[in-house]
Amino acid sequence: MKKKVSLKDIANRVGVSTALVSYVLNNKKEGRISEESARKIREAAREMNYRTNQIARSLKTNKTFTIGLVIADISNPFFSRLARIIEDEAELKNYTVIIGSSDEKPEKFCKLVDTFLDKQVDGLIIAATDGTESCLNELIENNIPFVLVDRYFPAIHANYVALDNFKAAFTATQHLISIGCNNIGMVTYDSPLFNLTERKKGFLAALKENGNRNNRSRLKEVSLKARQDEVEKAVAHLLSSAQPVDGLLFGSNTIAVQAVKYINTLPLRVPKDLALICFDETDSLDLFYAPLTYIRQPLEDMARQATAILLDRMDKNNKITQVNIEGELIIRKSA
Amino acid sequence: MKKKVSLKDIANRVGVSTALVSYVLNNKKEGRISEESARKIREAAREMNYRTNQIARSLKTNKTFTIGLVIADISNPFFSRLARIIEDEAELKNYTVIIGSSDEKPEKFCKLVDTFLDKQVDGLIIAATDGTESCLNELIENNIPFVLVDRYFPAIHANYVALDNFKAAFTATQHLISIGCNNIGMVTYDSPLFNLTERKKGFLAALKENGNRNNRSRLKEVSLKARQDEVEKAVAHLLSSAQPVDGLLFGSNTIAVQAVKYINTLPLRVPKDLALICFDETDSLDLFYAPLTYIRQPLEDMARQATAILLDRMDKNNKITQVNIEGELIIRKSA
DNA sequence: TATTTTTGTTTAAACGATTAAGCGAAATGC
DNA sequence: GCATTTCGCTTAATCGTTTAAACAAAAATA
Repeated sequence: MKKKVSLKDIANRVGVSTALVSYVLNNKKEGRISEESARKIREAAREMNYRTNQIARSLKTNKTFTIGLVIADISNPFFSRLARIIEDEAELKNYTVIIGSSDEKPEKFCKLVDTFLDKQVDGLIIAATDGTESCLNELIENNIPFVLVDRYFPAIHANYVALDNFKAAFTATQHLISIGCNNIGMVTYDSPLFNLTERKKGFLAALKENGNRNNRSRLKEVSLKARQDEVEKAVAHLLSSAQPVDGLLFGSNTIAVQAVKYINTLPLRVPKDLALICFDETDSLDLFYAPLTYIRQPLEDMARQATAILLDRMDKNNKITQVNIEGELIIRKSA
Repeated sequence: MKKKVSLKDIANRVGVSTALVSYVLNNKKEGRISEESARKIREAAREMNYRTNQIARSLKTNKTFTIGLVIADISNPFFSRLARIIEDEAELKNYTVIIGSSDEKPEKFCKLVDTFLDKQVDGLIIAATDGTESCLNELIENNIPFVLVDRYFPAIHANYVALDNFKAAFTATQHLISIGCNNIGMVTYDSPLFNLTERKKGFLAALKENGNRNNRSRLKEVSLKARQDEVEKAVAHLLSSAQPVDGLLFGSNTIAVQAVKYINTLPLRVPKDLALICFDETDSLDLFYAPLTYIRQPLEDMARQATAILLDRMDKNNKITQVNIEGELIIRKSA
């Protein structure tokens, strides 16, 4: 490896101290440095192709200009889009993002957070996982700047930016009712994560408001890492009861894709026989003959706000900011 | 911020030198340290919740255990999957991945590479962009370890792992011919990127081998950042010529999704009237009534090999490894 | 002219780790 | 019993920056 050029090398070549070189290249002490020296130093730096060693700088300044982003899985389109926007947003402020996938496993989550902290990230943006409360509390205790996105815990007093999931599910369910569905079911995750329980609550509340009884039996839960067959079973069950469902709300786009794949094989027409709505946009459902009506999460907005809150928190502010964003029901052919 | 615990703090508390603390916590000088001291140091470290400052360590050891991954766009499923596998692979070896999206812009690409180098990454995994040859050559000149994935330049002598695009396109086209297509077209990117030109060449070669003339006019190119209308126009043109196409090969999954959305609105049946094949798997096409036949790129394999080659290169090896991976034609309903 | 101020620069101490070299004391060899 | 080896630990330099403080020389002021 061609040895890297350091401040010292420039200093030696020009015949000045490293301090002066540092001042010049960082534009400090403006006006107190002779044109002559400044010129010579800049010239040498360019010629020698000097690049500052951020590691050394970070050690001294205690600032890495790096943000850690912890999500469930970067290969999930929801998170990869979020990541992309955060990346762009951070770049505007000269920050780099390091990303880690927790796979919804609390141990992996904590390990990632630790790794990121060891690397001295300036702050964290976190899509939490069930069972990570203690880890988050530790962050708070150690006064480490972070913002939760998408998922948060009501018991943890921290910055967050998340969808108003209750309202979104409520609205979606009401829409199904309004278009004439009489037996509405929901397939969602079996998880105590607050954003997911809120979706269930919103669904049930909308049904209740419309005098619907016997709600529980129409709410089917699948595991967080549900594969195709588990979702199929859930849908099949809802369709084969005494009063088969004529409307379905899916708790995530992943579930929706799996469910629609299955429904597509059945002698059912959407939305005539079965109306469908899901959470999150995803163009994988655009090619279905009845593109799905969905609840759009304003990702740009969420990512932008999360980044802004984090940067704000990092450089001074100690107040907690909690943002609930409204989803938007995008009505298409399926409901 | 609760002040962080350093080696010095532990040393002071236990009453030994920082050197000894370092040796103990890193398990160096095994057997040459008294059980007594070791125990006390480890205990103190645990109690004080010590975490090593990787920045400081990196400065001294000249190793960051960080890999820079430069791709076109993390929100593109192809890359996010690749990223995920690389992340997992790297983690096994205790490396962290920092990711940047170049948006196919050479300036952004170079800026990312520079940022990563300033952060002293140990190596780079790169999906290159047209116009970045000089940047790559600089890396070579400076002897910086890197591996190209997916895209590479035949003129640049560097490690790479990529699909054999010629062969893949050739096979796909032959398949279209074998199922009876007589007028085969291709919609792909207008880009001099080697992997993309290879796809065109493979397509044309297969046609030629089967005595097909007038090939060029059936090859439509769209810009790298083509939006819906551009793809629609290309498809429309191919369908409206004197001899309309009855078979289509798409140069990427993105193009395929856009094209199929359009084709879905036409009074055409796939594959009866028009057979379709695309590059890259993508479950967004699973819900189309005729799930697309596609060329599967073995992402796991590619990511794994790229990571392995990079790590190997990083810790000693100077030989160049170039891997051409064979795609697999996954035949489904569309062709 | 003597004193103060300004200017341009250097000195040197950090940041938090790693690690070669050194150094007494205890153990061993002959 | 003296020389040597081993043991357990410390000293101190170093990585490449930043930055407060010091300091000559020049300029301004009195």
